[in-house]
Amino acid sequence: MTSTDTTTRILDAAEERFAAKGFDGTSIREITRRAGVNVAAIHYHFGTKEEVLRGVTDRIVGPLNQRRFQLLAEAAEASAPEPPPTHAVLEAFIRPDFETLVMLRPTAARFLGRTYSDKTPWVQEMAAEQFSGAGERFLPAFATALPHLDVEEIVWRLRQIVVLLVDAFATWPEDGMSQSEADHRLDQLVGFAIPALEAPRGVTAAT
Amino acid sequence: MTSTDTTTRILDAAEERFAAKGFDGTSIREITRRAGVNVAAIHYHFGTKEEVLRGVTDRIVGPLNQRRFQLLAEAAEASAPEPPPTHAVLEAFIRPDFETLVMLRPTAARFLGRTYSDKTPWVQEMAAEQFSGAGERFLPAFATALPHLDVEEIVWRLRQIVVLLVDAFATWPEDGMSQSEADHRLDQLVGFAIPALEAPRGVTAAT
DNA sequence: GTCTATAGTATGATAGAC
DNA sequence: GTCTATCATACTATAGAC
Repeated sequence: MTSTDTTTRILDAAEERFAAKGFDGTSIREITRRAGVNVAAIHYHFGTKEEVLRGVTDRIVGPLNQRRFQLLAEAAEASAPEPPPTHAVLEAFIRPDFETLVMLRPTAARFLGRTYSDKTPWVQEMAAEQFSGAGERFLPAFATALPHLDVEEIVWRLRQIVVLLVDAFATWPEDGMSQSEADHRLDQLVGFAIPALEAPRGVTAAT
Repeated sequence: MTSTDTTTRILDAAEERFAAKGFDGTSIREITRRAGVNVAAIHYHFGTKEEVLRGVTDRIVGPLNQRRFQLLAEAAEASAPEPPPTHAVLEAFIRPDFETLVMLRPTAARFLGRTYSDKTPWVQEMAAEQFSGAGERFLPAFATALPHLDVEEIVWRLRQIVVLLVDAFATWPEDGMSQSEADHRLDQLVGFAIPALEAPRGVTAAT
């Protein structure tokens, strides 16, 4: 159990430091200092600084995506035999972040926001890998709800929404938010995103 | 003229490095190496690495905002005596980035995207300062075009659009884009943003 | 204005005792 | 599994000759 505790303490400290100063802005020594462990411990348990980032991310994203799939299934059930409408699919996609991260673990939200908006190629690839699972399950649902758009356009529009979601988390207040404030933010985001998602195809033909 | 050339070479090199690897990811020596100048030169001309970032940013943003104001005035003239509609105001805001940066200087676009999406507090403050001038001029125009929304909501929605604009630049292809591709992207963004901007006020009351 | 040289410090990573 | 000690390297910044 001692080893597991050290791993967890490193992950907790890294999550907080990466959330506050980003990957490049955080040194391994800052993490070990905060975790109360030795510099060598982090290399023993993770090998490199990059693996620490992966560790923190995996710990957060796994449960999140599971919850997304659950809500999507519930939405499909609720609207059966009709397919779920856009707003139901979008809420299934977005809500887990708000309920899981924002209410319970604002630091995890800030970490995700900062990490997913990191422009370093290997970080973006990691983020893309983790989103791809959710994307593959949600894309057909959106395609059904938005029959006037081709897949390429839907993918682009969903990406815009993910960008906004990520930005919201990256700028989330350090000390979290009240339930009513968070609800307002979710409504505000959904209210903004739905008409944008459902907008008719633009004038320009695809290239 | 020699001194000015050095300054310009430093700014050019810094713009490219910051665009490619961000502020934290770029070292002063990388910049000087690329500029073909000495390490000490950068301190002589700028003092600190932060001042170099400010220098690069100022050089880009100043002309951009001027062009924005010009287009806003033209839009007001074109629709007189009616105030300009949402899409005209939005285009005046967004178009300068596309025509000036994206077509002529893709590196500057990537730099702006990466810098404005940087989460370091003093960088965000710098970006906010530079946007505030444009914000103050455009906000009344948007408020007139969107009478069903209060100012707080308009500010929030405009911020979302800026976030998308910044992301588009941060992920802009290194070697630029053809005119028709860029036009498509602009139309796509405007087509997405207009219905989102014009959407009715959400259900939740403001907190 | 531009250079060399270097101060002073921090970094990621590892070797080896316990 | 955890420690100390340290390697090898990078960094920002400055002092001082030219």
